[in-house]
Amino acid sequence: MSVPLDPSAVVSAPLLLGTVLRRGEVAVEITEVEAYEGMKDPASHAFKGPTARNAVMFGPPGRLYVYTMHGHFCANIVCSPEGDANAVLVRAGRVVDGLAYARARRPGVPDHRLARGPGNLTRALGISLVDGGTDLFDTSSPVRLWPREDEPPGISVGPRVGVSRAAEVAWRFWVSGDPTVSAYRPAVRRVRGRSSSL
DNA sequence: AAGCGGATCTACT
DNA sequence: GTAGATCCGCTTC
Repeated sequence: MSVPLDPSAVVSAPLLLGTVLRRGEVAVEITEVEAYEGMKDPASHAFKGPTARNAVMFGPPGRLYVYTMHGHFCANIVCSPEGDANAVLVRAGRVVDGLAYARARRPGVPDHRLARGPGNLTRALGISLVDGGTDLFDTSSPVRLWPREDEPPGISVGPRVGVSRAAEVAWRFWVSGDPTVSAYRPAVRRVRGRSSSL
């Protein structure tokens, strides 16, 4: 069974929940993701077309797009064919191997928070800019993606975190009730009255 | 050459 | 729940 990647990030995102991202000794089972739909998505880095930074997203699928933000690294899995730029942001995961290494990289942090949040996840895995462009399905790559072994998890859906544009679309997916999922925003936007603009 | 805003995180009230 | 630290890419002067 291989890892499913659809050209559409919105389709790929929920399929990636439960798959395992490994770099070296540390492996993380993905529990939270967000979809970014390339040039047609105002919240995507690719919205304004190719640049030096987002070049990997316009390349072939199955590669890792890494960028820096506020002094942290964020990891994305490119899912669209060359020329398009759909990608899935890996927001959180549960450490399933190399626990001692992950703990050493995040001193004093409880296990369920080791890879909670995109910046924390890359830190636990040791992913940085040099891993950008890595082919996740090449057997010789330092960073790899492995298929899910368990049954498909229960999935919840909600708005993306931290985006100011296209904030209305529910393109964030996470494993229902999982404690490793980031909690910076309420899971579901509660709408009381209709005039509570963003 | 400089300013702005962002796919964040931690600590503190 | 809120504020502030912190850094880089992109736009503009």
